[in-house]
Order: sequence, then C-alpha cells, then structure tokens
Amino acid sequence: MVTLSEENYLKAIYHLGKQGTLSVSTNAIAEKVSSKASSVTDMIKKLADKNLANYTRYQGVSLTNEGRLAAALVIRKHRLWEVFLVNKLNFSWDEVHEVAEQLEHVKSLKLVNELDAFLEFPTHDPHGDPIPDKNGNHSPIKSISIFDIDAGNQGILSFVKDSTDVFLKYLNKNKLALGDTIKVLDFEPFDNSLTIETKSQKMIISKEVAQNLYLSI
Amino acid sequence: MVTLSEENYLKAIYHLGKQGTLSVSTNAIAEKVSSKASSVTDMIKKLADKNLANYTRYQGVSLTNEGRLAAALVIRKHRLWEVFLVNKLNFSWDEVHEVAEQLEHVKSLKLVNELDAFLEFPTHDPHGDPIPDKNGNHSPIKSISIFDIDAGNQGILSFVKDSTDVFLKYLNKNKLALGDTIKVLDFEPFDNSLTIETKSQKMIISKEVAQNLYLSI
DNA sequence: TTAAATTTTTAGTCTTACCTAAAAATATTT
DNA sequence: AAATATTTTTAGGTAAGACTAAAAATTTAA
Repeated sequence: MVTLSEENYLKAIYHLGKQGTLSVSTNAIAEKVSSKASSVTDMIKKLADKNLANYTRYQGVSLTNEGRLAAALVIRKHRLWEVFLVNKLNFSWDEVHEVAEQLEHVKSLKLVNELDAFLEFPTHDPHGDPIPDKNGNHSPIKSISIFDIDAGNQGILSFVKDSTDVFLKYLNKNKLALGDTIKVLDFEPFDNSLTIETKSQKMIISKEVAQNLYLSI
Repeated sequence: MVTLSEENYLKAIYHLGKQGTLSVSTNAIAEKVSSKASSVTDMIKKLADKNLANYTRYQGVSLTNEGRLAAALVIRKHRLWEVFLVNKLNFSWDEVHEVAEQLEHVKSLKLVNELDAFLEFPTHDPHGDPIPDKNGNHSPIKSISIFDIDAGNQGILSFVKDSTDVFLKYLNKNKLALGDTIKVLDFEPFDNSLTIETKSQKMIISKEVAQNLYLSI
C-alpha cells in the first residue's frame, strides 16, 4: 500500500525530473513538498525499499517503472477531479487545486475510471495539463511559450505553466482563458515585454507572464 | 482542525447514541471504530479538550453541540457522495460504502454544497438514510420495520437498517430495492418468518431480514 | 454487602512522518 | 589541489494514533 505522504513524494519526483526519469536532488524535493532535506532522505529510502524509486546515496533519486505508474495515476486522479470541479461543480480554475490535492488520494480504481467516463474522457485539465490514461501515458504537449514566438504569429492558448492562484487570477482579471486565440504583435527589447492581441483586446504582457503562456500553433 | 481519525470517532459516537446526545461506552466505540478501549480513552480526551465531547472518567461520552454538528457534516458528506456514486458513476448500493468513507473526509465547504446542488438536493442516500442539511438537521425517518407491520398492510421500502454488503447483496439477489411496494401477507409464529409480496413476486423472509427492512406507509 | 467479573483508565511502547543539529560527502572557489 | 561552501545523510527527538499489560473503578452476583 502506498500512503498519502508517499504519493506526494512520488508526484514531486515525477514532476521535477521529466516524469521521474531524471535523477532529482533531495533539496529540490524538499522544496516541492515543503519539508526538510532530512525528511526527504527518510522517505526516499522507504520508496526505494518498496521498489518505487532508484536511489544511491548522494546521487539523487529517479522513479522505477512501478513508481512512475503510481505517480501518473495520482496525477490522473488529480486532473480528472479538477475537470469535475470546474465542469460540474462551478469551481473556477483558480479554486480547484487545494481540493484536488485531497481527492487525488482516494483509492478506488472503479471510481477513477467511472469518473473518467462520466466526464467523457477529457484529455486535458482546466489548466491545459494533459491527463494520463489508465497506463500512465499522456499525449505530449505540443505547445510553445508565447515568449518564444515571433511577432506576427498566432496560436491558441492551450496551457499555462504556472497554475498558482495568483497567476490564474491575473489571467481572469485580464480576460485571458484557455482556448483564446492570441497573436503576438510586438516584442520590446528594453524590458522583454510583448504586445499581444486577442479577439477582444490588445494588451502588453511582461516576460514573466509570456513565459507561462503556451500556444498550440 | 479536526483530523480524519477524530472525525471517525465523532461519527461513531453520533451513531451509537441518538445523534451523540446519549452517553456511550468506551467499549462500544472501540468496537465501532475497530480499535481498543485504551485507544478510545486517549481519543475521547482529545475530543473533550477540543470541546467536541462531554466526558467524565468512567461515565461514557456524549457530543457537545459543536461535536454533533461536526459529526453531522461528515455524515452529510458521506451520504451525498454515496448518492453521487450511485446516481452518476454507476456504483451499486453495496459498493459505495468504502469509497464514501474516504470521500467524507475531504475538506471544502464549497465542494459539499456544490455537490448537493449538482445532485439536486437529495434528502436520502441510496440506503434510505436521511442526509443532514448544512446545519446538521435531518428529517426524522418516518418508517417502520416490516417485522412490526400486521399482515394485510403494505408500504414502500424506504430504508434498510443494515447496510453491510452481505445484506445488500441478499436484497439484490432477491430483487428487493428501495422504492418497491411491499405487502405483508402472513406471519409465521413458529420461526417468526413473514410472507411478503412485491409487484413481481411472493417470498418468505426471516425475522432477521424483516427487522432490517423499513416501510413508509 | 462482600467477592468476583467486567469495564475503563493509566503507563509504557511502537510506527509514521516529520523535525534540528551535527557529521559526511560532494561541489565550487581561489 | 587545498580550502571553503553547499548538499546530503545520520543521529536523535517529537507528536499523533495506535497497541499491550497492569491498575483502578464500576457493575454484577453470591
């Protein structure tokens, strides 16, 4: 049995190192799960004992196939619940994270798969993140940061990298949502800001914002 | 903050003693939550410290108003989730308990209330148990055990007292479901069995079964 | 109304998941 | 390549929530 806490560590390792394939550092994990390096070392040993992680002292951790699948299933649940909250229960995309963090730990294969069917097999969550399938696979994101797009080109906003509520609220305030068509009009070298245009408006966004908006083109 | 474990004890006390108003014994609680009496004593002290329970050594426990409300809210969540699982996710009534036991601990007022609305404010769960409202109140059950109904009378099956999966599977096998109209045809004093009739069949049920079936008349 | 049985509490342990502080290993500078 | 800085691990400790075994209180029976 994988405990709640173990699931959170698996998720962290998965996210930090390209689906857990890369070796990630103890400190990075500690930061991600808001704990201390020493606690991480303890937990990593436990994961390695359970054959969920590959670990050699001082060399960082990666996930085993088993660990990667376990992590992907937690992420699958998290994202499916987010879709449920937004599509069925009137949550907005900046309110779902905390609740999904709890729901993702509920254990029942039937629950996940019925939920998936009930939501009509969504492929992406409300922030544009792909939803892993039963086998832990997801369609790779084929999108590119607005910051890397040349002036004159456009695309559809399909993913936001930062999904903290501060950023999502900024987007709400500025009427930017997934699915919007966005055109890059101009790049300002002085402060790296960009002028963009949507169906309803023309606006200037900072480099920080641009780097978190991804378009599919 | 009320922990998961505390919530389970609150539920147990609530269920054992008429919504927690009656004083219940340490042993009874231990039995209900599958732990030992000594563990119960520890937890009861914690609940009393948090002003959720009334406790004097050797005299049993009851719930304070605050404790009763907290318990009712957990039960509200449990039953709403059961409705969700059965009505939306194709679970049958004998499969929902275990999953609802996990879902009931998810913390988010918005979640409960939106779920309630999404399900169109159900008043009873799939076993006929009443769903407490936001303030912890529920409509009293106005139903009577089949065992206490005189031959010749009938009613609608609206509540099953025992909701273990063994009993629910027995009902499934014998095509008895909530909402069915059931008429009591005969009572057999030798073994206390009853002959009942539904729209589709005539059958004999034991005293044990009869005492767990409640009709509204 | 004592004696016996039962229930409840206390005392002392264990495990999980965290922590701090110090030691060990690895990385980075000079 | 030594010295210094950083990262990681180890050692030892804490709180929550469980446990066993023994002591205390209450209840039941003789």
